Amino acid sequence: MAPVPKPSISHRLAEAAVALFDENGYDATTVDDIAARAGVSRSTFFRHYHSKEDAIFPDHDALLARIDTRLRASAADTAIVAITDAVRLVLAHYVDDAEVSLRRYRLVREVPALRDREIASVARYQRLFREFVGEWLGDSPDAGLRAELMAASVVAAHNQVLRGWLRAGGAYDPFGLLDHALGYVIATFRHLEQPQEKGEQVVVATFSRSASPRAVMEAIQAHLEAR
Amino acid sequence: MAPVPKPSISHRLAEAAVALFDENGYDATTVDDIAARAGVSRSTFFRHYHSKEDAIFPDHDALLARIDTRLRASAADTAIVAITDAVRLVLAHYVDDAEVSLRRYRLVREVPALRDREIASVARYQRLFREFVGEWLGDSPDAGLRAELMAASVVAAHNQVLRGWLRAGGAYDPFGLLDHALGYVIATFRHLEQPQEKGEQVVVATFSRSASPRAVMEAIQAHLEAR
DNA sequence: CATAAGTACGGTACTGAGTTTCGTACGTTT
DNA sequence: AAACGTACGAAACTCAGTACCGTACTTATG
Repeated sequence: MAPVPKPSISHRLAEAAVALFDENGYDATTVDDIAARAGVSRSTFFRHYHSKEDAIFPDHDALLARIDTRLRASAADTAIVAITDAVRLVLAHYVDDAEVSLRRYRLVREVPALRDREIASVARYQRLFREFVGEWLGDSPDAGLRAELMAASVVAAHNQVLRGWLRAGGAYDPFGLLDHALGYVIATFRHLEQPQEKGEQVVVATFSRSASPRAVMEAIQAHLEAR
Repeated sequence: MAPVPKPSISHRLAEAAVALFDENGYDATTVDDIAARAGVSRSTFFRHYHSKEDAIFPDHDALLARIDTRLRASAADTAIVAITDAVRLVLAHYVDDAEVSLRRYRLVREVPALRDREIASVARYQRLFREFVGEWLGDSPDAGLRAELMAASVVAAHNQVLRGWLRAGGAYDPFGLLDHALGYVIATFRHLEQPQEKGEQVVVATFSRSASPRAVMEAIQAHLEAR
């Protein structure tokens, strides 16, 4: 039988970093400590990670690339499906290795430098969504503003669901809540889409006494935007 | 007559920092350079600003405090007025000294470290709005999610207007655009407010043939949310 | 098989941000 | 006049991040 496949240096470094951050805290851990525990030199650390913070955010670039390709592959289906899929991809990335996500969450929550970095990387996701929505809306009036709003809302919805799941210790399946939250966003922005005139008609609407205003709104929206 | 009132050391440091950043770039400017131009020692720089980046973001804390007090002072008026006022406060803070804002914008745009810091501070504003909206919505269903979405949208609307104004070199008055953008946000979220049942009634709506779907929507919303 | 080329790592030295500590000058209080 | 607090300068230190060089180990190429 083959011996235990020796893990890559990157993995050893990441594990050493997380372990030391857990034991001694982020600030009290030097890059030398991480390299020493991983059994390599300080130079090697900086060849694999460009900064001390990078050791704990290893895969943001790869995820960004996956989001980008998913969004760009939205020729056939509708844009909303592409957005929903892309957001689900992000959440799945966290849920798939929950232990790592949870440990990182605890760390990020209490180290300001890591929190700021997390926020900055979230902004990069938001930028991807904004560009996609912007291209989708074309040059309709207020396209830039609407793209900005929609991207911010999509990302905020995802973060709300993710943070709740993290705070609960990853105890449940968050995809239902994500769909609910995204449904909120989509319903919110649906009536901002510029509907095209398609022959004029008189609309007369009647509703039962027990219909909630929100149900009324949704019914009306469905009618108004069915072309 | 009194001699020219000598500026405070903080001001001298900030001006020296901006000037040197403009001349030689951010990375090529050391804290020693800044302190030397301001005529003080390196120690004094770090007594006035906790980091090199701080020299260019001097007043975020003060503005945050003003936003907070404005939001908390919303007992009499409605929450939407408070939010609008608070956002206007932020925009005014940039517009009031346009030269500083423009110079900082050019710098922040091309220095990654500064961009990340800007994003992180924006997140602190968003947190204020989120907490306010959360308290406002109380424990209605999905209050947390709706607060997150609304705060993100409000901040995104402000940033969209501000960035457009900065890109244009501060050539116009952006408050009209801000009101328009905030109107978008408010209209977007109005039909998410949980309307309370106030006696049931039958609604019958008729509209002229020429009414645009959006006009129809707005009229319906006005009726649904008039209590 | 031998040599050249490419790659991955270790070691050293350096820059610069940020912290800590100590000394000192100046103004204020009692 | 003595005690005190405050603000600054100076120096030493830690550590992240970069640049450079030397060396082993592998892989193509003659």
